[in-house]
Amino acid sequence: MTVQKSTKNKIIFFGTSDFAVPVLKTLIKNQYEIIAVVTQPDREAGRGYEKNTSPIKEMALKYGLKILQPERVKDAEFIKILKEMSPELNIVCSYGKIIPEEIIEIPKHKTINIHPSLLPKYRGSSPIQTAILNGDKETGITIMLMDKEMDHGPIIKNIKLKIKNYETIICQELLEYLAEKSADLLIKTLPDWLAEKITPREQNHNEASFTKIFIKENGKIYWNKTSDEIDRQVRALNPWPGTFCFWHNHETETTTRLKIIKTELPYITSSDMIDIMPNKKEGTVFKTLSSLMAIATLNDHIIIKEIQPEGKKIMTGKDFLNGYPEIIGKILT
RNA sequence: CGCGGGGUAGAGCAAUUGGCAGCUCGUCGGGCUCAUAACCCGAAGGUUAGUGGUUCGAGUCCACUCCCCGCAA
Repeated sequence: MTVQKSTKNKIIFFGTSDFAVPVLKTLIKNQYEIIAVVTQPDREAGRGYEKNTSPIKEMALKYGLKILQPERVKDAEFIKILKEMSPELNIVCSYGKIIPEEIIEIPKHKTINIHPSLLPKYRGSSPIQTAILNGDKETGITIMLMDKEMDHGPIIKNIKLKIKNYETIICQELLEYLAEKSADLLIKTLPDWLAEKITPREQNHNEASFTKIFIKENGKIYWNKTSDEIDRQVRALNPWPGTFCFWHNHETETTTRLKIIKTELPYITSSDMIDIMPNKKEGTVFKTLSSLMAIATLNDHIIIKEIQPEGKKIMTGKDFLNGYPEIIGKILT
């Protein structure tokens, strides 16, 4: 076995989120020399405003890699540091910030980016969620040469992937799958790229589409949508930004926020035993014959597999109904 | 010191002014049934997160500690 380890492959890795972890890990295992890891600064976040470190930073710490956390990527001092390290290649993977052209051009082999979609489709920050939200049966991974526009550069290598179980897959599963495949594709592509055997080809910009940044409000469930739409919303938007609705209890005059963690379509659950009572108003909570929690939707109903009332832990819909039987027959908003 | 909810049987929840710790589900045993996630009968299962305090008496009131979670960011 010949191991390609040399100082010629000095790489700076830009990454922040979970998606980038398998990619960085594979680079390390394949003996690439990571001379620095650039990740977003620790943020005061969460309960009590404790400092949070990114998954990539944790990994860099574990492997003793040099860590850079610039507040501003365009900062002249930061760019100077990068130049002094004289990298041969920058790899960007869910870093979360726009990288200025000046940095892109530093390494001899430029800066490449891994994007979990078949570019030019689904440019932007949420290609994975969007694929699930749209019920796509296939997606892909693109490795591209970065330019100054978002996910716009020429394609180095891409791969089309079927989404198995596209009717039930959740965001986390698709993310993990694409992350593993991204790592594979990168490792296969990197030697050729570094040997300059690949000529990037321009994207067809006419076919470009863009994904939006999801905000909390996108997680609000409207029960006057179809079961299928709601199910896709729940599968796509958990854990972030999460999907939720409200239960207004008229007796106690309280409103409880309910996070809907996991749903299932009736036909998946094998609905022949299900209590199908027609004309239930959208949002009505009821119990199926097999004691599952269900909520009426525009066209039918949806099974609530997991739910989390505010201040409580995640529980099954069945447990929820055991503890809060008074909610049966009420309408959620 | 950002705001807030919570810890009671294996799970989810109750418990009035402090007064025998209950409900639904699950588990185990039995019955009914062609059959069942349905129904009937019965049983097991608790140091009420911990420490100290008030009291004739504390799940409940007071103080402190530990743990879990929602919002916001």
